[in-house]
Amino acid sequence: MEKHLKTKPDDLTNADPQAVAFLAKAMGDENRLRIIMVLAKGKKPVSRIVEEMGISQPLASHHLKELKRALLVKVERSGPFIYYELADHRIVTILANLNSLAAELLASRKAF
Amino acid sequence: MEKHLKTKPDDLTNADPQAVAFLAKAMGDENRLRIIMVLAKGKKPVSRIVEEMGISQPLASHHLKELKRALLVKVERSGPFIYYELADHRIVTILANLNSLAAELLASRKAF
DNA sequence: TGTATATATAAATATATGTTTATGTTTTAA
DNA sequence: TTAAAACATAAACATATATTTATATATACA
Repeated sequence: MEKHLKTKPDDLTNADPQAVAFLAKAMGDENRLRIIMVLAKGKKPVSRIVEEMGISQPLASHHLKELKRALLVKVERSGPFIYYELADHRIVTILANLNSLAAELLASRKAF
Repeated sequence: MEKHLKTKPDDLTNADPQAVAFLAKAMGDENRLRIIMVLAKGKKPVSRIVEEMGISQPLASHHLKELKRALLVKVERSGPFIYYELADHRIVTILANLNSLAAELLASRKAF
């Protein structure tokens, strides 16, 4: 049987650092992360994201554009509203794991 | 029984966006990611990281400092060598998952 | 003690990124 | 067809970050 390139659950050997860095960078902003947290609860129009987060509408639009560029969200128009939703539920799983890790790393030391 | 704050494997509701963003940002650079990939294979001195990656020594030092600031690596001196190693193996697991996700997101579209 | 090796730090620079303010575009409905 | 609502875009600015080049520090060893 031929060797293939499927990466094992725990192996980084054949990872694509450029692709991973691109995704990580997109998640590496507090406002974008909060948008993801809001969208983790379901598809929403920009106005509701703005409302729930308490940021300006252009700032929300800017970060939504970044998230879209990173393929992390899907966009859909319905009348005057533009709905955003997470592109994949694994985004939530991965970030939940990252949150656990952060909590434990922080527990060891005092602060970042 | 009292409610506690332990976050479920898949829930982002009580995540700390600042902490998560801080970790994600630390992983959101291609060179730092490549350092992590190198360290995933074991503890190594700076000179070996430099050698395996083909980057300058000051650049490696700079990024190692960032990784240390993010608590992602542990540092240990032995003679003239300074060894770096990953602070937690879950870093590898999380990044492997992120890599799988990136691969699938990219498979759907053409490019980032 | 002096020299070479391993690594860190500093200075300088370029580029990228986040935020605000102002304005444009699309849709709906009167 | 005009006005209002929802959203995007652009301009301007400030700040952060990556990289290179030069230099400092620390350890080992002759």
